[in-house]
Amino acid sequence: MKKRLLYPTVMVDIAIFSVDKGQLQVLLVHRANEPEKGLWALPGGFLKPDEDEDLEAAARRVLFEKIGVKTPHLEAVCTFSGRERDPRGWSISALYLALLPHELIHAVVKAKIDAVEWMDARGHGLVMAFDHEEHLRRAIDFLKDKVVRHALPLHLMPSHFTLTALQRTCEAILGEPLDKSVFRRRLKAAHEKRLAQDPDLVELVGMKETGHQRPATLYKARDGFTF
Amino acid sequence: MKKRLLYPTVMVDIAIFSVDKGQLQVLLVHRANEPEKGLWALPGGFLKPDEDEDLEAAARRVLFEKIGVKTPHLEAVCTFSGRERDPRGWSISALYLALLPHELIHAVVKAKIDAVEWMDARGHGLVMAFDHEEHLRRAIDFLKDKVVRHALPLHLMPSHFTLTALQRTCEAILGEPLDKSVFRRRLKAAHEKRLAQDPDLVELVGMKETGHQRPATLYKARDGFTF
DNA sequence: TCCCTTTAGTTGCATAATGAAAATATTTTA
DNA sequence: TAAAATATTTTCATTATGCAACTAAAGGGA
Repeated sequence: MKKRLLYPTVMVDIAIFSVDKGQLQVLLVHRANEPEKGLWALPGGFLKPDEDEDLEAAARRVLFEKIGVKTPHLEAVCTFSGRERDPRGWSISALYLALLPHELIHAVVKAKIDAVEWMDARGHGLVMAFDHEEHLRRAIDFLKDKVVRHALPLHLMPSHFTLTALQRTCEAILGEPLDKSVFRRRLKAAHEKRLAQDPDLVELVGMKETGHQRPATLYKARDGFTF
Repeated sequence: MKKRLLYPTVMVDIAIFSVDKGQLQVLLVHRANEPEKGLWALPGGFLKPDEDEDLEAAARRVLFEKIGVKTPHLEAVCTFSGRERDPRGWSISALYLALLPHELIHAVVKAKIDAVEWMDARGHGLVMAFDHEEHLRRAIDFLKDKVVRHALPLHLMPSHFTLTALQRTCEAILGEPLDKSVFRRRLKAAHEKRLAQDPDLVELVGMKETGHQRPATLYKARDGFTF
């Protein structure tokens, strides 16, 4: 007779992205233990109800334990569930999206047991553990969707950035080139709309870049300017 | 000393919508038992891992047990979690969106214990149990979002419907009037785009309505035409 | 110094989408 | 037969889009 299940296993998995050299990168963990030993997976861990206030807190804890990063930005994507998705039995996985600013790409701690590696978020061509290929696909879609809706991926940018750099980051996320003039027109329009509503909490024009050719204007996001 | 928690309680809650008399309606349950006795809540229930294949199956089961409806359309919205959201302790609630076609509005079974009622999804002015006010808000946003992205709420329509009726349903979801000509132009454009891709799986023009004034053309969704 | 190259940022223009209102079309009812 | 009601299309001024060309501001080499 089948064992009667009372509780599912609950875990969080995190798709943490960065953009480097015009490519969208995701951090993957090489699994050193069973199950799915030897495959690459999104960093994840089990919920600890006595430690974690909620699932987002669990994601934050796991991220810190695994790669030593206190993420500035974390967002729920969706959850996966079922009897078959993990060989250990009925489980729920809450998937979170994390964004790492460009400055911190090299700050991720190599875990003791598992190898951790930045990979091209699209064509890395790896077979992934569990249902993590679908996790990754959903996380990328989620991120693309935000950019399509004109949400700026500020959490991926350094604190001061040029409009061209911002455009390159959007392009890396969308996987396709954008038109310069359209990009800037839309930014200006959105900026003016915000200014009309709240004349304070908007991006701030900054100084000039020190550069090789014509220097670009540097921008920074105002405190409280959300993604 | 605090009891050490190993597992959270896992439940599903369902925001099931219909549109009647130009208003977006949601089905609420009047709680007859503690906790939150006497308050109105979204229909919900506990996950049964030995019965349910996954969370969506749990939602389907709960929906059938509580109101006797086998929903044609069910979709995950998001999940809520934490130590405090349910007075019984650490819990996870997976929120599902369900859509009931207009014909079945009156087919919902009145549960034995709990009173079940269609309420105006917006201004019903009720204090709801647990964090269900936020659940409802998120479910409405999710639904609005689909319509804004030009997904047709076909699952709320009867099998044959006029374009005006479809527009009224969209308006009920969005909570604002739409322009007649824009609505139809966009439908036509989307239809032609689909026709170009797959000349079969598209809506089908039907016969004429038998009506009071000028009869409107009746449309029906082709099999396999998804929301 | 004077071009040339490179990247930043703007402008012009043909085409398409939008929103509001007016014009037509097809019924039933008075 | 005219009026009322609803369906469906058209018109048109305004705005957004995509693309390409243009101007601007540096550095570097002759």
